[in-house]
Amino acid sequence: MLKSARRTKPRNIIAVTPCVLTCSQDSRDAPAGVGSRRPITAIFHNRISIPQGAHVNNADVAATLSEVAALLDLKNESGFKVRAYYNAARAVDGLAEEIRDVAARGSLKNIKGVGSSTAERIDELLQTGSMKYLESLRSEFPSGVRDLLGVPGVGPSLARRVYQELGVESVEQLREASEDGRLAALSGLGEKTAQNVLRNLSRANKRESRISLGKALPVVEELMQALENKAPLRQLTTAGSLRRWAPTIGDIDLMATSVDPDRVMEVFVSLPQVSQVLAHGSTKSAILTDNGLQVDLRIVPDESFGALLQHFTGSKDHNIELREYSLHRGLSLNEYGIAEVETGQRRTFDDEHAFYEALEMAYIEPELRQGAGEIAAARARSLPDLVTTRDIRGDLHAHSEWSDGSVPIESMVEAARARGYEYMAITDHSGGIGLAGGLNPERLLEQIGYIRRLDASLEGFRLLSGSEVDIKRDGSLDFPDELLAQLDWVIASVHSGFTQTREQMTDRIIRAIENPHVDAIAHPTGRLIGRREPYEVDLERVFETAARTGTALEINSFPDRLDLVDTHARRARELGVMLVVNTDAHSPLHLDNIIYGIAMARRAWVEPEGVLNTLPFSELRAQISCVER
DNA sequence: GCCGTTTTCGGCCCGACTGTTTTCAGTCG
Ligand SMILES: Nc1nc2c(ncn2[C@H]2C[C@H](O)[C@@H](COP(=O)(O)OP(=O)(O)OP(=O)(O)O)O2)c(=O)[nH]1
Ligand SMILES: [Mg+2]
Ligand SMILES: [Mg+2]
Ligand SMILES: [Zn+2]
Repeated sequence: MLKSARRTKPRNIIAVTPCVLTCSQDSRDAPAGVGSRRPITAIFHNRISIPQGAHVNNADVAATLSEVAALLDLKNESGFKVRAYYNAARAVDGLAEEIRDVAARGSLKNIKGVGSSTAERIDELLQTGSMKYLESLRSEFPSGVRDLLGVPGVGPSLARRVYQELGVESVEQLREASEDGRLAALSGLGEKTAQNVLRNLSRANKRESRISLGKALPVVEELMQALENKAPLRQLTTAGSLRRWAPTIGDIDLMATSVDPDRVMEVFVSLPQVSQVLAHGSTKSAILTDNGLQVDLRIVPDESFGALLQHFTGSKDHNIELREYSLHRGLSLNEYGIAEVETGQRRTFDDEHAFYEALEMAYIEPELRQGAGEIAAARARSLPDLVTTRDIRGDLHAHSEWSDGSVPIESMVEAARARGYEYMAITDHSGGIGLAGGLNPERLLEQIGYIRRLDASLEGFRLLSGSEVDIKRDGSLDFPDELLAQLDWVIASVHSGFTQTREQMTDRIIRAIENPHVDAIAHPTGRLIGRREPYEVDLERVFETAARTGTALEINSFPDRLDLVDTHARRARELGVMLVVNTDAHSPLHLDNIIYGIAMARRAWVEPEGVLNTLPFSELRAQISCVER
């Protein structure tokens, strides 16, 4: 019998629930989050230059297109053309496949947002390592001028004017011009604009201003609680990337209804954690917290709550696609409701489901709203039946104090049972990598015996003896096959040598996958959000091998891993790979992180059938050949 | 520059807030 440990979700969100994210969840119980990819904006500030003969990856191409867009914008080119380049950049950035593989097939134009012109330029970039069009645009502006766009509040118009009229060629010179009054003296500008620029300089060109969902949540919770205590709210909930369960979020988006919106806004901008008020209106305000996070708050009348939920949850791509589609059918959408263009007749929506229904499509879960085919699927009523945390029957990646976990195996078992799981695998580290407390073969044998005895004593729960065995640089494993053969469950993962070449790393992981004792690969790309880029690896080959050998690939639920990320997990499923959603728990509390892993799976369109640990134990056993008891 | 369940040309989401504006442009979400 299976019972989820998740809290039920509140219907009308009057009080802030203990788990902020339950608020952001819809009828389904599960949550979800934007790809492992580096945010484009963070990249293009660093003038990218690709070394001769180096591998041009998707992020490089996206950054190049994004820089082209920025320079066209500076040049005052058509906004539509600018948007087209930004769109192409985002499309490439969100691609699950390697762009060079796509190019090799001649399929660049099949990418939505990439046409023949951009396709040619991408081809050129891939083949020569540079793009003449970009080079020529660059030659029109000193490189520092583009950096001006990275100052909040400075757009293409202001950047162009200070460059052309004041000769400002860098952020530093912009500061000087703002301080000495030259900027304020420009026609149509004034002292307030100069002061605003000066205030915003410290936030200019932040390398990595996005934070992981896990880091944001405590702040969100605190803010919602504070608002809830002090302001006359009727409804309060999260929106934006938070509600879509994006792996990283750029800001905190909150929305509310109230009998007294002005009062709520007053309270909001006066909260003790506010370090700067960015905007203060009656339906929309924005602040900066003392730890540098931006928080947006929107308020609409109750009757428009559903429409605002739709609008403010985004994503931007999803909204634009939905609005363009609707417009073709004579309907204009905004955050208050739906209007018939012909008659001007408006209809408000207090319910988000009704909003999508009015557009004659199925309700789209927030995790799917990425502009990645969900609208077409909703129209065709063919959206996936997404996996939820309720479907998860066990955790197959967990540590104990035998290696670097913090508690005895028994405590992990207790926590897993408390969640309603019917099985768990203890997968302590192998010892060869000098990891704190990694097990040597003798210790592992000892642990296997210990786990067998413990397992035999458990009613209605199966404890599997496993290992997280290190994949060495040559692709061999840290334990001999005879030892691995005694385990119920083996996951293999990379913990060192991250800088190997792409070919080496790919061969290394593929060799591990082909070992018949290996059941799954943990955190397959090794990225740590905000700290370490994924290692170079040909995932397409990894996926093909995993599918062929029946080896599962993990979605690791740790908030700073989330690896595989959504786009990759989706691609893996397309190629027939079985996924396993694990927490990699090092303590009982970590088991709760499953919500993040499930979120990633949902963002990847994954159904329960695609996740190994949704299987009841009887079926799981058949797949992984573990011992009878 | 991209794109096509009435289109291969003529459209391209829509609104809030700010500042300096006498009627709106710029920036952002
Ligand atoms: N229709 C429309 N909606 C937008 C636009 N920009 C933003 N939105 C909506 C959808 C977004 O999810 C929501 C919040 O905006 P944000 O800039 O905070 O984006 P989001 O939260 O999705 O990502 P983030 O993690 O904050 O970068 O507002 C836009 O240009 N058009
Ligand atoms: Mg946001
Ligand atoms: Mg926002
Ligand atoms: Zn682990």
